[in-house]
Amino acid sequence: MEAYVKNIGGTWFGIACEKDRVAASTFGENESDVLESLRLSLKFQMPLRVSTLNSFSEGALSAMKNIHDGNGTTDYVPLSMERLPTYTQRVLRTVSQIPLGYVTSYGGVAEAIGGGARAVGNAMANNPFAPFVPCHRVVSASLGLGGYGGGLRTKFDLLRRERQGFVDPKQIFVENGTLTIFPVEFVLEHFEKTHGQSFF
DNA sequence: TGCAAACCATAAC
DNA sequence: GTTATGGTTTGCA
Repeated sequence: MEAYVKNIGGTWFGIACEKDRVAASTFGENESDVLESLRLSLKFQMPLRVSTLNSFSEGALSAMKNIHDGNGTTDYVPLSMERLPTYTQRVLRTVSQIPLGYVTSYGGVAEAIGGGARAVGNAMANNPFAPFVPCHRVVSASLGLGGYGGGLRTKFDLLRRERQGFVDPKQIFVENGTLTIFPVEFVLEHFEKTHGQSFF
């Protein structure tokens, strides 16, 4: 398994690949944290060797940077999820359909595809594909932030950059069900109302 | 393997 | 604060 890492604009981005498919992705403040996180996602099942960038990895890392900056991406980056448990795959596919500028809740995902809110939280915690699978767009039903592997500050900053000025909730269709999504502004406003500037 | 218990990025009361 | 909850992981034989 090959690893590719790059610092873009002060943030380190990293992916683990098997041929031209991404098996894990992450980003963070420094290179060693990113590599460690990739190894953890892969559960050490195979050795990871850091390789020099090629055109596939350059493209994928650049797409990550765009998502990170709140611009989303129109690039299709192939993810290899087949080793993950079935339910986890379903959750990740569903979360992938939440558009830029919207969020949903753990329970909302559960209602749409079956299972429980907590099980959805489990799947999020094991998401190896941040930020391609935008688990930062899943928050608690009370509009609190919920959790985030990279830290709540990181989740909050991602959401803040994704503001689009949407005002109404809406529904999207996923698998067999319907998923209710809310403008990200709902979360940001709730955060300000309950915590102000002094949370972090 | 197989099973039970523990573990949570929850939600509803 | 308490309780119900469900997929995954872990431990142990």
